[in-house]
Amino acid sequence: MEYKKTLNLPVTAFPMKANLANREPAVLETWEATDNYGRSIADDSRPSFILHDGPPYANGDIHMGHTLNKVLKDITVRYKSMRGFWAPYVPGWDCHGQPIDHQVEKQLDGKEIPAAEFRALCRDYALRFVKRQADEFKRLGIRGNFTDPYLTLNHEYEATIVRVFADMYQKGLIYEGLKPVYWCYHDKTALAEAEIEYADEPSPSIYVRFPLVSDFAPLAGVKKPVNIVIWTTTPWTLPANVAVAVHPTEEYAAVESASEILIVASSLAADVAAAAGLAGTKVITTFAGSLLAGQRVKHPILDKESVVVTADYVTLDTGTGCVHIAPGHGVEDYQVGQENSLPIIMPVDDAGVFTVDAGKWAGQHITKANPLIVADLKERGLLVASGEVIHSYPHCWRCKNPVIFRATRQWFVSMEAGGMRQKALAAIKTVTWIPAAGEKRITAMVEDRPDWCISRQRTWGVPLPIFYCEACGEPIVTDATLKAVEDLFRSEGADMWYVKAANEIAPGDAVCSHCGATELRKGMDILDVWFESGTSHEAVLRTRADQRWPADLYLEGSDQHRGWFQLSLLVSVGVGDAAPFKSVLTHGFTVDGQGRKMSKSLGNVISPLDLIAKNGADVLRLWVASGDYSSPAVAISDEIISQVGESYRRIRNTIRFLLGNLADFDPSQDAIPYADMDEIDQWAVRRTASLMSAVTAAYDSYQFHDVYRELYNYCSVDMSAFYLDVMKDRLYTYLPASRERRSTQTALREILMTLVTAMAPILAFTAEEVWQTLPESWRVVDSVHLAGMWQTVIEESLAPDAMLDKWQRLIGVRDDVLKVLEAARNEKLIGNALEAKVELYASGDMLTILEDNKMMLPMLLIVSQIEVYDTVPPAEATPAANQSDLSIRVGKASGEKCERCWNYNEKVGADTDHPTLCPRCAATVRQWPNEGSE
RNA sequence: GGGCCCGUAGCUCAGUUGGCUAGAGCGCACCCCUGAUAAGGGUGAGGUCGACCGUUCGAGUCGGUCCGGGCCCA
Repeated sequence: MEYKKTLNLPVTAFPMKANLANREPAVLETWEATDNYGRSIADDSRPSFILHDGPPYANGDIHMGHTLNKVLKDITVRYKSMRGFWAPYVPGWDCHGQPIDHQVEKQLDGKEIPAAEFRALCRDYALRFVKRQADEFKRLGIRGNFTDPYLTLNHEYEATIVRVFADMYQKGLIYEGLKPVYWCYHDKTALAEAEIEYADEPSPSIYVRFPLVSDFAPLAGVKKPVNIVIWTTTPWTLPANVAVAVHPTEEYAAVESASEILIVASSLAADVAAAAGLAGTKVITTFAGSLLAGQRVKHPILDKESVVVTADYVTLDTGTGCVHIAPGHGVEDYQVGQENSLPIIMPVDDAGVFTVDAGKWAGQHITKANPLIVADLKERGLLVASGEVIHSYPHCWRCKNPVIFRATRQWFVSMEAGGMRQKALAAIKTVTWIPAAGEKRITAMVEDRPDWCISRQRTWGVPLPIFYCEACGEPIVTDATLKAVEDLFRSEGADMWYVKAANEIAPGDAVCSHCGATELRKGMDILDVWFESGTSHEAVLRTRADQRWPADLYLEGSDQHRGWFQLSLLVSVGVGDAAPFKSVLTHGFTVDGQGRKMSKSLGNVISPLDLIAKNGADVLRLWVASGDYSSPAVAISDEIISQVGESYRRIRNTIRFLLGNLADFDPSQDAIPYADMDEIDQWAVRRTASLMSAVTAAYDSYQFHDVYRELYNYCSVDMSAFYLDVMKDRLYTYLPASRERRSTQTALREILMTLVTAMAPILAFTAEEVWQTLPESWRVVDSVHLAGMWQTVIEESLAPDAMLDKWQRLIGVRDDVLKVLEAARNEKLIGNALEAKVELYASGDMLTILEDNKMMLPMLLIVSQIEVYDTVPPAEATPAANQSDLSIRVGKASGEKCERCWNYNEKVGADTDHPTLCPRCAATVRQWPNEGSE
């Protein structure tokens, strides 16, 4: 027992149990106190790497999606910084918009207050959540400029939005037009998607004749009148009709009855005939819908004609396959209208009352008009059939009345003016999309997208900088008015729009170019929040001293192909013809263990805050790194987290072992030059260098799960199960300052320093904790997370490849010997491998390698004795499972067990001073620094 | 319903230009150790590569259809 004192057992203050939930906050405090972020970007002469943060919405606590996104960003930025880049990270928040507007409105519970006061409440709400989310992000280990993040409600930001609007307006990219929106005629307001509630509602269901007035070739010579039949549940939209749409490739039929020819989709002909109570009809001919395109039909209400067009969205599950198109009253109708250059007729006013454009129905409320229109159609012989259906219909969330689609004046960014679409498509090609499929996706979206509607009828946002003539209603937008608004936004913020009068804001000489009047009023629309965030490259990258334009990287969820990536691109192309990013990386969405999306109703929501409290942020960060974020669905579950927790512990314990065995090592005194190290230690260093190359390549290509796998397999397979296990005897039993032990310690230190750097971008907290545990003299600076900390070694400069090959074979032999040892263990021949003697029967190449490395073999196999024979193996020997020319036999080691090193040796007891020790240990003990003189 | 993408052992991932009995680690089972100890070591059992149909001498790897899932539209 006394001999235990003459061993170099591991000593370290680095605890095995991480207790991250408690330890991490302390690390955070240190970072704050020492301005870790500030120091990481102190040297801006370094080459820059700009990751531009996509602003999350300032609402609610952070969820798994934020976690995945922000940790990926943080890993990237930390790596780039260590690698030697000037890599600032300025987090941002999207502060305006409908969700906050909605929340505040709800809290007011119907109470009306002035807009300026309302906006103050929204502002407080947004800032409260910015603070909250910032704290949560910081707790995740996200490093960045949290003292001065970018907020879309900052005055400077708001001014930039106006500047960008002005620039695009002056280039003719922005125009005012009509577009259908949800409209509540009770509250006389436009509604957002989120303000709609669906409820069942009875509606009339009518089939209406549209008499064909042009010559239709397939029916040439037919004498009876020809009518295209449509089906609708909103008779009141008929006055706004401008067209009938059919599907281009589906088959349509001309159905003959006693008095007429009806045109409907073939597959629906029987249903229509049944609804109309027609018997004995017969199909005269059929044709593709596209043949009908361009035909003219008589308008059912007004004295004019409508045209037949084709549209892919037309379905044949209900109705007639012929759809009445009123671009002012439906989104699809609107799109069909755009595609076919149809006019937008809007004969309904704010209150839901028909205007003069509705002809004889003028002055009638649309709900009252419905039955009257049906009766009128019937009277004029245009009604084929009528009934009633009950279907899900949108209602106003506030007054619960049914809403309608109604075209209103809105502002748009044109996709065609200035070649916007083509420029955007060209810009897409200049960007590196990761994964590559992103390019295809965003390209398709930009090719298809309609003009961008940028106006919203809400209060919480940045107002469109537009005045209207009080006298004639004409919009007034000039260079001078735009500049005036921009300047005032910069000095006072957008709130001033709701406080000052129009003529106080606009320059004094502003006049209406249409009628010459000077009385102005302010437009009360605000900008789409996507216009705000899409402007961030101007408001942040070009404006701030700690940023550069363009960004090297945008990194967001794949939904942003339609959102932030695309709209940033449109703004950037509008303002300056180029993409604001050099590369764009997208990740998937977090889902549960079964691959389903997380939702409250499924009850499968996992909160990062809970996980941090339970496991610590580093385990979450390791989870982010361990998965393949490019998959459309990134899974998280208790099982996955517990697995990641296991790997975390493995890495942590490997480091702890390294630290423990380096306690008495002073590199300046004790390090051994590489060339003088023992071969196995050289191997370990070389293996470590190759780990670093692999890890570096993986970080460079954003393949963080490769980093994870490399790191983990290295710790587990190469270190824990092999090198460290094998070196224990040497580390523990050799004289502390022996050349052999110092050789190994030199390698261990190299391994430790490499590991802590390689893992730092991912395991930010733990790497720092390790760093703080290191002796002062080992580190140049007080934090591992500073610029330029990354080091790589040219592997080949260390040891030749031939050496690696040799070790590869020796490890192969080791694996096969272990199998045979295990068999011996199962037969109770041995317990601990040190009780074994291994006989190796080899020939050829194998024999040479074994003979050449004979002295290392006991250490390598962790057995007491090895014999190498060039003879024919005895029958009891087992052929090596994976090696040729090798058979293995395991027997009991000869001699006695040395009390100190536990190896079996025939000469135990030879030294009378130390009768229980082997000669090697006896000699060592004799020289032991403290005990030897005993 | 449309567009893009994903689907390899219980889990996380590898599988090069299609070519030997499909790999790793974890987990699991069993064993060893008790000088990394709420640690460490070893052995082993797990897969019809989502399904089906094709192309090919040969397909996890190419093509088609379907199923399941994610994102975006409708």
